[in-house]
Amino acid sequence: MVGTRQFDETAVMQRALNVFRQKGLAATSMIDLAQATGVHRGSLYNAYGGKEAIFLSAFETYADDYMRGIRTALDQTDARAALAAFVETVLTSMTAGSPARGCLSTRTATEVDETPPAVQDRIRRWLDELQETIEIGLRRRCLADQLTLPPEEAARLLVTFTRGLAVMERVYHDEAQLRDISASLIRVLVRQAGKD
Amino acid sequence: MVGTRQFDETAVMQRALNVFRQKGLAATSMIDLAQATGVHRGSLYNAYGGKEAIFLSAFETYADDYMRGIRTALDQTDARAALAAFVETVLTSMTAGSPARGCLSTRTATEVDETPPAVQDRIRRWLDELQETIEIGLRRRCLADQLTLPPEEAARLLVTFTRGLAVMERVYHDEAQLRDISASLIRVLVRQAGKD
DNA sequence: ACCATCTTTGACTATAATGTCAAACATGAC
DNA sequence: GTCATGTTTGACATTATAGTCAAAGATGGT
Repeated sequence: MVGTRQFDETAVMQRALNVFRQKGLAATSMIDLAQATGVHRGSLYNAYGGKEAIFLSAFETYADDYMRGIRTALDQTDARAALAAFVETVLTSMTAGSPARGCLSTRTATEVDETPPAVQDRIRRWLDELQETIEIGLRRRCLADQLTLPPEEAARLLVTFTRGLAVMERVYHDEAQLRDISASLIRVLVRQAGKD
Repeated sequence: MVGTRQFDETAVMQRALNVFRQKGLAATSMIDLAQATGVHRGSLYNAYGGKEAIFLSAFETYADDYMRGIRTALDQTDARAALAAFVETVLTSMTAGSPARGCLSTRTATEVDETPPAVQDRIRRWLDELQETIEIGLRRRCLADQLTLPPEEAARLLVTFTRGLAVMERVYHDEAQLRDISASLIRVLVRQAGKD
């Protein structure tokens, strides 16, 4: 290459991701991104084309990290522990940073009307993948036997529930509360020892 | 009164509410509201002061209707039926209209960063009230005995879960799917006849 | 019929963001 | 060292929205 890009693309994506997490896709302007990354607006247009492309690119990083965390958390033989670790991963992801970053996918999902179709699709595929990942984790015999719902239903319920957690986080900013609510769900999802 | 307002305030609020439900608070401009209501932008500024005040005013209508629906739904003696009616009310509220209007409070909640403090407070109080309403409904002995969780925990879980439903609605626009997920939750929340 | 009072209207200023572009600038390949 | 190539930069035209205001318009009370 002769005309070489002057900035670190990975660092730019990381910073862009932070902006998107805090402000959401719709409320983020190219000016915001330029300020946060230190890269001139014109350069960002030149390199990526626009906000949507930057978002989609940054989202890949986010999605990969998230899914890896989920897989690791669920990789246990005790259902209660696996679900607790799962919830912990989700909570950590959304309460990290100050102010807390919130959940990017949930934030973007509710903005769906101002969101370009490509982004809508990406979010949908991400949620599909999340459910699939959870379902695979729960389907292992050692876990499935301990659950009060079939793995597929449990996975779908957990996806929906964690989206709700993300909303509650935005409103109350109370991590302990989120943990309590999650504990309630886990309680009814795991078969009581000594019962049944 | 001498200088009389020329427009029907109730109708204006209703239309404004529809706009807010479809676009969200942040993405709605005074121009949008003027177009939707047929009232000149200047008149809206004169009458209400601005977008925030219009939102808060319109939200009261929304909140009242919503809470009334919830109370009615929960007023039954069979837990499964009460929860099913509750979920049905929530789902109907968010899937009505075409395109589906979504859930105003959830939408607004996730926009929290661009939202003025007064609106944040209102949303928080609304969620508090929602939980309280559900809890009161569930605490009646005839229902509480059938539940696998104490009324308070069940109420909190239902609030969070229904926020999650609102997110899922935005992404998939699949009412049947939402019903299925809800059925799963209800199953684990209601004590099985013949068990325990 | 008149007037005081509030409302309506259209125009105006200011701000913010978009997307584009030509000129200046680096730099790896030769 | 030169140069072709892609990058950076600042400027530009455009569009959208906010918020204000003075003049014109209604209307109920007297």
